[in-house]
Amino acid sequence: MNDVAARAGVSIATVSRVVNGSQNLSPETRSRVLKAIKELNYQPSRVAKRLRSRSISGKLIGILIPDIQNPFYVDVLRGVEDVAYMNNYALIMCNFGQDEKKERMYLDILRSEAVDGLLAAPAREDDPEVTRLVKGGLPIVCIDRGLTGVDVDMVMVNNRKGAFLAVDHLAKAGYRRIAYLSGHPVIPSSRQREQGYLEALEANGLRVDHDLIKYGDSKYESGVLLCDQLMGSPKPPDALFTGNNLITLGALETIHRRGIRIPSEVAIIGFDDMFWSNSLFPPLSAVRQPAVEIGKRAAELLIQRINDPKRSCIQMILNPELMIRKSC
Amino acid sequence: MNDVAARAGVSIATVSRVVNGSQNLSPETRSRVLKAIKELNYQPSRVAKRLRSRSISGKLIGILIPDIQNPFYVDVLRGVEDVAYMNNYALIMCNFGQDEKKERMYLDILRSEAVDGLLAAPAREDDPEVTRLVKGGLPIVCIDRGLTGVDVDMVMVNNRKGAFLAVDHLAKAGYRRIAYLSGHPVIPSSRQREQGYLEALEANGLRVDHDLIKYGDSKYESGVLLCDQLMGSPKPPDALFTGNNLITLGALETIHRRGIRIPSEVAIIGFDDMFWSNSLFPPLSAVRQPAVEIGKRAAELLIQRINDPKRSCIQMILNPELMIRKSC
DNA sequence: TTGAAAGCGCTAACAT
DNA sequence: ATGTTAGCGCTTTCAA
Repeated sequence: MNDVAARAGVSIATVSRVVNGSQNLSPETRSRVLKAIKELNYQPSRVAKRLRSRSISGKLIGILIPDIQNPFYVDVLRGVEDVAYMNNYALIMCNFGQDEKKERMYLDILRSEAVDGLLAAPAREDDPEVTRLVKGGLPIVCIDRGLTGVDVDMVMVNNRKGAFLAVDHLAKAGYRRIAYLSGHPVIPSSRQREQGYLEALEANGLRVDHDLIKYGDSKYESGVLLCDQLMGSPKPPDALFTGNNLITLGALETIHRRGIRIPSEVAIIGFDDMFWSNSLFPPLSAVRQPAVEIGKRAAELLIQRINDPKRSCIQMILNPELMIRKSC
Repeated sequence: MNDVAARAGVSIATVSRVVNGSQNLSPETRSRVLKAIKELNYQPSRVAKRLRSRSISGKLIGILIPDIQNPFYVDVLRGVEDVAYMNNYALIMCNFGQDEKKERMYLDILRSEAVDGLLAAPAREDDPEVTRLVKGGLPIVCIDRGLTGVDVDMVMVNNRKGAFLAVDHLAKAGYRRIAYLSGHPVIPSSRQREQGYLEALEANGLRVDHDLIKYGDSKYESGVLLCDQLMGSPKPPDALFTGNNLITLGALETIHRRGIRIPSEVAIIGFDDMFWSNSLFPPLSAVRQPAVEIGKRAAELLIQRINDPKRSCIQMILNPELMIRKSC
């Protein structure tokens, strides 16, 4: 910056003004500075900028992801990355794998890096760490899960409705013993999806069989295991509603290993679609969350909030969409 | 920091010493400072630290990824994230989607953020931007692809060998018309895999049929398309060797849509394994790259280099592994 | 319209 | 063993 100033024959303050597009500048000075910047290939330091003033945006945001292994979150990430990039924000990625200790460490790092804001899918709805940050005034928008007790921007899909749609479809198609392979029950969306499942059963006059509801930890292996228990039981289900991407995939492994036919022997519909659902056999029916859009919206909301911290909170509930293919 | 110093009745320099674990400190002072730190919930600013001295590590690295949509890279990312976290590094994620303009912008941002080092899978082997950074002394390790003309740390899999293994297996199993669905030919690994494919053909006395080699852009759609061309041709192949994850998935979509049976009507083996290969039907045979390990090794190498910039470069070639399941 | 100068939070000589 | 101080590269009053 000093070099640029020297070369253009101005002070560093003027260089700063040019870089930040201040109005009160003679066009002549501006172009001289611009020229010097080009010649010296000068690139302002975001670090110094960030240090200097918390008031102005340092163009850095963090994203706290529960499990990067889950294709849903990589889609969200794609959406976020897209608008972050469009707005010249850099992105610090924190994958905490449902580990609260790791989450806490990442939160410390983020604070220490003085991020302008944070996109988060908190471990639990009453997550004390994230809540504290919200209260502390850090711009945050929650993805896929809310936060009780504080007002916060939020974007998620209508989980209850999505589950209802799926299970209702199953019921209408004639399936009677519909199982729910749930993700970890502390995760709000797991419970909301169970809610929708129950409502759809009820709406179709189906009795709830608690042996058909299985709880896991939202991971691939739990899908493998839960499905195995279900299909190995004396009275196996005739249809499966799987609680997320990973569970679906795990269940599919078990189904193929056992040589069970889809949908004639067991139907399956998953929560979360994947761009390669057609590569599965048979092509998988699923409740599609607009994951990329969720990411984009969340990032937009966050950037808005960074620029206007006073704006009142908004909750964005996106609609899920039923993608019926061949598995049910 | 001032507050901590005041509370502990010492200077900020002493606080700094405590934080950074300097030796010359009376245990008593140290514990007093530690106490104050705890009480005030003080967290040092990485930003200030990074600004202050480029010499000491600011604990921040960047990763430049060609396509986060590709499961291979998310595995690499997992590996990287894992060791970054273990070493208390934050990670800036840059997904450039094979777009050189975007790559350049991200590189600028990374420079501007004063990252300590960079993990990169450059767009091309002769990538001028990355090359310039290497020459400029920024610690860099290349993933999955090298860089011509400069000495640089590198970790990748033996692509030629992996392809050879796969195609050799196909040939030995009796397949005669083996097609190669290539990724983008500017990507070095695409060419190396083609090399291995050709060698395996030759080793098994199979003639090369150039109609069986198709070039795409490494994306899902190209898999769909290329496979469609192949299977719709008058003399379709009896086996497919697909150049990456995404192409495999795309090809699978076409195969299922056309109602073609695997492996009786066409066999398929993919480059890149996925953790859910067993969820496909039939379970997919594949050349497994140890993607998570690639990420870990690369991150380790990078951190080493950050701590010792003089260390001579090392190229790490990991071995691929044939995972034979049911698709060939 | 421009410049001078005071920091942002930290580290690293250099003193003591 | 500890304190003082000069910056790192920038923004932002306050003056001119």
